[in-house]
Amino acid sequence: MDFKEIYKVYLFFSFFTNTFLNDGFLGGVMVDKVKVQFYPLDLTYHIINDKAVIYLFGRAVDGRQVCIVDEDFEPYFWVVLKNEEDIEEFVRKVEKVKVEEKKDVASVVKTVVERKNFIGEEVKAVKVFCNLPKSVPVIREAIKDWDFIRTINEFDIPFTRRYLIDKGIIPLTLTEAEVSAYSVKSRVDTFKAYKVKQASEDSIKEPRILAFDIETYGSDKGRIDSKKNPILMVSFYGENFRKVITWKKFKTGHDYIEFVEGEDQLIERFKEVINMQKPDILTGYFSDGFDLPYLHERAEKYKIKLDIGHDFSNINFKRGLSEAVSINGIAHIDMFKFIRRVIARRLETDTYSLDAVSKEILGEGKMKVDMDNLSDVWDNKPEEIEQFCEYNLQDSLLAYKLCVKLFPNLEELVKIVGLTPYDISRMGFSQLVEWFIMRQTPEFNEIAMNNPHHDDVGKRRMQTYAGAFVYQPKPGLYKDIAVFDFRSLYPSIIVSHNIGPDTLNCKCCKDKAEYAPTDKKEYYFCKDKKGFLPSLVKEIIERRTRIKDIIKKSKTKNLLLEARSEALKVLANSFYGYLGFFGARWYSIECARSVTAYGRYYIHKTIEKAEKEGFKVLYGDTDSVFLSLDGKKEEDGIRFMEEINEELPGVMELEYEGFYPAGIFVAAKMSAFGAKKKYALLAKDGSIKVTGFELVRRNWSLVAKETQEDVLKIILGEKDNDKALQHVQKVIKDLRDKKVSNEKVIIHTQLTKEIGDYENKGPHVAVAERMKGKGIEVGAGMVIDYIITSGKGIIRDRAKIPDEVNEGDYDSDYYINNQVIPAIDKIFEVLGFKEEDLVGGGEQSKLGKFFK
DNA sequence: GAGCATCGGGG
DNA sequence: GTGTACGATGCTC
Repeated sequence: MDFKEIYKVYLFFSFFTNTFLNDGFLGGVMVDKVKVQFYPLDLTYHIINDKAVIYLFGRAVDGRQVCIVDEDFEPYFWVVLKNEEDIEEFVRKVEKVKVEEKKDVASVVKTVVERKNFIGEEVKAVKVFCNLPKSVPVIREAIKDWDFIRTINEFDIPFTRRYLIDKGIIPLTLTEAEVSAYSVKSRVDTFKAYKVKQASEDSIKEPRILAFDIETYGSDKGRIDSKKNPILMVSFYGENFRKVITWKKFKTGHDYIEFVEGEDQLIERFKEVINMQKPDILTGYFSDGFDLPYLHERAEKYKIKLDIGHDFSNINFKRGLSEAVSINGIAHIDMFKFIRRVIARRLETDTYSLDAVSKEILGEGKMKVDMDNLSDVWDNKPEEIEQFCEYNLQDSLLAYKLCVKLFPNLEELVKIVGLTPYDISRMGFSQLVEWFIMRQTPEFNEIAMNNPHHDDVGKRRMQTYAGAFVYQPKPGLYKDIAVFDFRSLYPSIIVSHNIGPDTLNCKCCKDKAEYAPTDKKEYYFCKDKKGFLPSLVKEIIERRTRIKDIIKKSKTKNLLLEARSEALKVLANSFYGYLGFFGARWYSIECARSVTAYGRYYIHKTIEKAEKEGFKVLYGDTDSVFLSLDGKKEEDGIRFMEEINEELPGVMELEYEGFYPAGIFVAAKMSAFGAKKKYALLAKDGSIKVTGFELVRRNWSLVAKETQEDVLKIILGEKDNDKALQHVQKVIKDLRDKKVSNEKVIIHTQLTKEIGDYENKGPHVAVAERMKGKGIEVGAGMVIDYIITSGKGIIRDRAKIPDEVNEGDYDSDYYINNQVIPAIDKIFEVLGFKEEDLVGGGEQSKLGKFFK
């Protein structure tokens, strides 16, 4: 054991003197409870003396990192009985429940009876407290089949989240605790708390952000293997701090490069740097999925503990389809996850590589270095390593800048939803909505609804419903397009029509029911009592309106307010999808159906009116209408919009999105939730706005990818359809004539498991088998490159290793039909071109149908 | 057409 | 840890 274990006992007087609000002095006598104010960042709990104790970590107002230990919180769940007369008997019985498993005992500690709201009904509910958090599901399981129970709820709320909600503590927001001395093994100053509560709306000023990134050996082999390949360097970037640590020495003028003896020393230094820098936020790009798992694997090899938690705990791995890594006390934010889940909609880029994302958000990309050379340089040319250190540092710098720039957005979501930055940064919209609702349950005295059982999820998935209305555009190019949008269409419908599970088909309004315009007219919503969810949506909309007013009035740009407005908008817009999401607690397909029915109703009304007034309707989708001015002026369009708005109820509003001199519309594929948007517009400033074209994935060949890009550029930028057509014809002809180099027809596909484990063999598996036969080592994680060669038989038998394929010996038809044409067919379809036009007249053969 | 597999990000 | 992904698309059978 060569690391220092620090046991700290604090002397209060010295610590508090100039730090805290202090009402502890009474008549010159010091009482030993004092107040500490801090911004919570993260929390965990430990079992101490058979009791769950909360550890709340944060940055105190004086800049120190602190840990507040709160013993005053117990796990519980809710029970609602069929008959309220049975409560006494139930309470007597449940308080005796004990479940013994091995050494552990799960027991009921006490019960409390309270009046609560449950799906629009007032009920007497029993709050059942358990000895430990993990006892909650055990006790629930033991009693769930008891006869007098109608429902058991809130038995699966993680203990730390329950704590934040019930205590009304919002991370990153000024919190005050009454504390006294506490002695515990900790990296930060720790206190025992008596009272913990939110002190004000104040937010943490400037959290200490530290970004890191690693580079590993073996990047040229197309395989990431943390068991074999060492970490070569690790970089850090923070405010006034930059460092690259590596273990091969070379001459360098960079003072930020530090040399250590080997990979094990690198890992030790990694830990030391974090402990010394004391970040509030540790960030990386894909650090959940790459850097931290890789570090963990390498650390295990040397039996090094990655015990960087404030409580000396190891970093925690949540394994599963998506990995996540948490560090007790430090908010670990994987910028990739946050950007892809929350920011993505606002971005133009289709790929979320660090380079693409940074270029768009920061206007600065990665350093251009040929990473294929890293291993070779490392082994043979140490004098050239420096450039890779620069590259490594740049990656940390980008992650740092992304985190700083997007922190306001994360912070606002944290403050609205009320969970830790770690949790919030990993949530998708449905989760954000759900936990926002959960956070509001105490104020509305609501019992939360339950997550669906596995069987229910299956049933819910089967249920479909009519989606949005789509006015299908006629394929082609159009001039002078005015675009209108309903502002927050679905949220405004939910509020205006009081749509929620607890107002659905209520008994009180049966006689005066106003049915939602679904086909069967079977759903109506309460006219008298505001529903729980519509009340929440209304509050969100009103809050946002207030904030937008402030933004409009203020002359300076306020990033925080803009982020808050954006967060509220995103949240409101997600409620509808949440109601129809199979995994939702407050799932209600009836509500979701009603929302879309009203949506269709209003867009139909708008289209009818537009046509009546002589506009040509080009396209409409969900909440937007594209009109061709058809000789009319832009002002006429705006007047039309104002007329519509006079007729709309309540908060609903049609807005003017913009004017476009030209646009191309693409027939869209239908799905359960309506048609996908697919169009490209030319804006007044000459820029091209593309919506809905498929992502180019790595298992597309270069020839397909390049052709798609070129065609869009030519049609939209140069407005020369024939030139675009000629371009595709040339690519197809080149493929036929084998003039396209093999390099451009290579397809890359990753092996996700060992080749023996495949039941269905894709082409890459067949190739991998053949590689193995040749003595090349293959395994899970490796990316297989292959070319589909000409010949007969199924695709996988014709997939070959690129080295084995003679130049031009690829299957032209495959690349034309399965790669190039799918990449551009929809574009040409809307221009009215036919397959023959693309492939060249007369040469019809085995080509698949162009129009599908 | 059902069902299985893979994509993403990272080096 | 009182929990965990997701939505789209291509290939095989």
